[in-house]
Amino acid sequence: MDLDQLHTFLEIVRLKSFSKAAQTCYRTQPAISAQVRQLEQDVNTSLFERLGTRIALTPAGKIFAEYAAQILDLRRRAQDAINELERVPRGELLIAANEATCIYVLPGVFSEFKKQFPNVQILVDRSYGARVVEAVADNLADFGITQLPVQEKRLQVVPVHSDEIKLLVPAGDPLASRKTVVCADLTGKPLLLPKTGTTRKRLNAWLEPVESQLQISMELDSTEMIKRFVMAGLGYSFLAASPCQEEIEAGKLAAVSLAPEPMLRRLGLIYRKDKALSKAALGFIQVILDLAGSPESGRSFSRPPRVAAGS
Amino acid sequence: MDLDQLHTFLEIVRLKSFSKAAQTCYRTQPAISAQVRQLEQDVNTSLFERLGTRIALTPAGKIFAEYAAQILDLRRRAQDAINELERVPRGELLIAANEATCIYVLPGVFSEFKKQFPNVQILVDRSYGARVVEAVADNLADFGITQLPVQEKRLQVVPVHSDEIKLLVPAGDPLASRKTVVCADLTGKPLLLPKTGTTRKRLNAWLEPVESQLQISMELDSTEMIKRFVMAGLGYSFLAASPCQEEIEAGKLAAVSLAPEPMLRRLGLIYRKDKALSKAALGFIQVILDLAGSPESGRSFSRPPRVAAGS
DNA sequence: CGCAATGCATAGGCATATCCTAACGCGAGT
DNA sequence: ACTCGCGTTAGGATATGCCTATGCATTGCG
Repeated sequence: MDLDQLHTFLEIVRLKSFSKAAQTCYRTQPAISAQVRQLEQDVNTSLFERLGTRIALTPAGKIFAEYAAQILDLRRRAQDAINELERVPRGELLIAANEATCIYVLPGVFSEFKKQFPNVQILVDRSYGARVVEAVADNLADFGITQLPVQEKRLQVVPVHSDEIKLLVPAGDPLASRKTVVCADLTGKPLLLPKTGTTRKRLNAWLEPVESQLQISMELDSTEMIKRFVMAGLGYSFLAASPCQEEIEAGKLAAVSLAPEPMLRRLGLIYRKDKALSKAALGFIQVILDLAGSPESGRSFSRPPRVAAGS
Repeated sequence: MDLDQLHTFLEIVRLKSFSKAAQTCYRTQPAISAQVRQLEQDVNTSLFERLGTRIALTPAGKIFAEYAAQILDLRRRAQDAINELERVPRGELLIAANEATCIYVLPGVFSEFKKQFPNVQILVDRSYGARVVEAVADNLADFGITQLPVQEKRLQVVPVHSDEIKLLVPAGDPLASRKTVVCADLTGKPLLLPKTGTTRKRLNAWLEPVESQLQISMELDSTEMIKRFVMAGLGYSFLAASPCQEEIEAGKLAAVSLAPEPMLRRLGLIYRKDKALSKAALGFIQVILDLAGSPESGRSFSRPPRVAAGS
């Protein structure tokens, strides 16, 4: 059964004539007859009474006309809803991100995004770096925000944020006044290191020269815990600068750049190259890029996202 | 847009796979791809994201799936309603009939019919003999009940009722005791005749031999008025016997057969030969035939109605 | 009362659509 | 790296749908 047949049927009902309906349907009259015949076969009932020159609806035809009108109305509303989706995005956007991003990056992004797209619901999948990439690659999440580099070739990567991982020392510590520290400065000192993840690997590499002389007193998972432990004087740690901005300005913590090379931490927005980006998705990318340039967030990248072309 | 495409679409959504849907839709998998492509063209939006081996609904696809399900549901319910129409008739039946039939025949028929078909609404078009035939011929009414004979060749005629037109005289009148009367008996007597109609024509023919000596004191339209006028002693009239049964038995009126031939009045149910008879319509015919055989209604015809074959 | 006009049905021819088989490309699992 | 699963593309056979022309019945008018 074709919706076109239903439209023809209703035109016949409206105009009470096959041949008049033929005109409004831009068909010839035999075509209309054929459509009706087909429709009557589909419902296995005659819908019209052919009374010589005149026609009239059968009881079944009357009933069917009501349903046909409803069906066509639904189809119109479906199209309207889809068109509206282009104009005023709606639906959900599932973002996968690690904890630090969730706490220090996403809130600002979300509040701005909600202003522009009040009808789009944002869902956050808070997990760890590796799982973020996996979730996006498996299309379990629409976007991910994770530490670069990401080597998945199916994923589009948009750098959005960059800050520096520094040594975190309690306020008033001797190291607090230093411009930079090298790994040798930390031998024998109690260290609080993240348990896993990219940052831990990079720290391991940086500390490698003095590895045997290190005193790793704790391995922690939570950014927030690390900050508090350092403030409590339990040891030294390493963290991205921006999440600690507040405490540093308040004089509770100090952050010292690592030497010989500052250890930069680059965050990227990732999504599948083959994903069709909705208006809402494009808006999300834009909002992230705009906010990545805000002063508190360190250096930002302004390269615009490239919507992936086919294949 | 074809409903089959919608069904395919929903099967894909349900099974999350083109090839699995191909099996449940009894098609090959390329055919499914083609249907989806067509559907996507129709709504001018991609409905699925093709992610290598996996597929997922786009936001537009999610929305469209809801509408598609509703549309298919409506189509199912439309079919159910039509099927139900066969089992439990519903709708309207428009009956055209003259006044006498309306008052003395239809009430009994309707009450019986309503018992069998409570969901069928009966509408009555009360008019005159000629207009009854016309209304049925023009399909303005589904059925007509009128005096036979009817000469319209497009109409199917089913005799349902027969009674005798008799002379109506006040109770106590000298003529009341007669077995029969001839036209000569009425010369000079005040007559109340129906204004128009078949009966009037037949009476004119019967009275023709003594036409010049007649005293037609009134011409009336209403059966009920005629009865009351005769009871009031205003004159003589002629009426079918059955509507007066009550008054005759109560001794308020007397009815005398006409001579030399009793004047029979045959009522028939008429309907267009090319009309498709619904279950309700067939039921109506049956009820009329059954009740026509009831004792109060005089002789009945038991010939079953023949559903007209095509042309 | 007959003749032209109207309106739906039917038949034949043609264009387009739809489906199937076969082969390709891509990602995933081993 | 190789193979399997899955959706896509390509090409040919079949169906479906539309149009022109014609037929048949009813209607309206002269």
